[in-house]
Amino acid sequence: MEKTAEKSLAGVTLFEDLDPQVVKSLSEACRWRHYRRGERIIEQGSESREVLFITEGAVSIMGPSASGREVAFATLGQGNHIGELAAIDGEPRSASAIAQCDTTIAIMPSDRFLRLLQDDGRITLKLLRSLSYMIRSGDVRIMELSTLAATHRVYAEVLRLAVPDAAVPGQWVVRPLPPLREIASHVSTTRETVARALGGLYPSGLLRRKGRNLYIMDRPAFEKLIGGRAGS
Amino acid sequence: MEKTAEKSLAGVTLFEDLDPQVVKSLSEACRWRHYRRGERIIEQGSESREVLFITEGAVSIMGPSASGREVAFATLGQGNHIGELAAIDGEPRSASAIAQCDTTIAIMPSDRFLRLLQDDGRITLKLLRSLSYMIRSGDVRIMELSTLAATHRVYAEVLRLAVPDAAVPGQWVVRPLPPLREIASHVSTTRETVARALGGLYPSGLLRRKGRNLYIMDRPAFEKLIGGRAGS
DNA sequence: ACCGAACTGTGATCGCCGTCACTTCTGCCG
DNA sequence: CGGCAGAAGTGACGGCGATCACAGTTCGGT
Repeated sequence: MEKTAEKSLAGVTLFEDLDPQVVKSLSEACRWRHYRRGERIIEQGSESREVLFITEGAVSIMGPSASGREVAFATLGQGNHIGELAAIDGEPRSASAIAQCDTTIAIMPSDRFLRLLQDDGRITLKLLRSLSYMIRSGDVRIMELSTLAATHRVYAEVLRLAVPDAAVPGQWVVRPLPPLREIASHVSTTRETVARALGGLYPSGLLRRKGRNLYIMDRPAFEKLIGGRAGS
Repeated sequence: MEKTAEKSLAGVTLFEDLDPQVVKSLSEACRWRHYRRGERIIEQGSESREVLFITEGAVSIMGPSASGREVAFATLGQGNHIGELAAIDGEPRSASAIAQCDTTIAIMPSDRFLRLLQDDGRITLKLLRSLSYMIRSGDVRIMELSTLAATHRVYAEVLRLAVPDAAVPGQWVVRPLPPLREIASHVSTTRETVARALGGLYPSGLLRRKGRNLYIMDRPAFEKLIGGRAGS
């Protein structure tokens, strides 16, 4: 009810090389909803089949949080889509989705989505690529869980979050560093272990913490810590 | 050189509702090869982009075995396809493939495969479903690695391998039980732990071993051991 | 029926890290 | 300014399971 403006799928990656007119009609075929931070968008196991598009905000994809331990599969931002799997194969939702901050979502009925796939091969190809990426990421994660110690998985995650520091070349930053419990849920360990893993590296000077920023002083040396893995 | 017969993609799931004539022409577009048990079919990281079809035998998909620990992602049998990811996204191969027994493979150039996707939406849909299944399986595995102890992961794997016993209703069998090292590589633990996990249940009578067969005497009770997970 | 190779069961050891329990610390809102 | 909630560091402890080592066993081949 607030702003009727900005109900557009223009920023969605899947649709980026579509005719603006078509995008507009797609936008109108969607139900639009706003979620507040922490709200549950999709419940694992539920029977809905819609495909969702994030036009603003961020969403965490979490495994069934039943019984304690939280497991995060991914964090998706603006332009991403959620819920393709259920639309494609008709199975219940494989995971839950939770708004990480205030978030605007477009909800498309699954039959509309499937028709779209039939009509436009470019979208289908993009979707195939997107699924491929998900599989590859999953495989990497399984490898890490199988072969890397918890501490090293934390290092790997930090490396993934880091971007080159604009100010000092050769230096990398994680800015802002997410809450440790969130990092923990991405590499399947505990908040305490993350704290100890990072804390253990401050003395050596490889890692430095300034407020909410984490600096990687020497990336190659840091990579070497993990254990041979180059950069797949 | 042995039998020129039987170079047909007829048994491949992806093509099952295609016109036999089309299947025949596809079969001829493939390079055919035979692999012996243990031979490496695809090397992780390599730059080939072909799509492979298993017409006979079985193949293990393994993570980069570098440095000791073997990680198995899946075991695929007759009618399955391998190598779609590289064909779709053009990235290097994400995993290695190893023949589990003597195996016949059809090798299709990636451009032929992609053309096929463009021309026939039914194949594309099947492929999408197949990728969905891979993602869901991967998610389950990540959940298990994150929340289940090694012993319980072994139980879960046994449950996955079991089929209802034709003779005794209510009883389930794993027949034949794969080598323990193979089970271990599917749930990311060691041969010894698998042996101890199973061995620990013989006294209780829940599990019984006869030669190469493993009997689950009481499935519901066995499921309860794992920890609440019903049957997703 | 043999022999070697691969597979299996078990014991002993030990380090990682999950769990519990506190103590700081950093905002944030009254 | 003061108190409260969520986040972050750290110590102590204990158990699971990886690792090493070896004995027993099954299987395939000739």
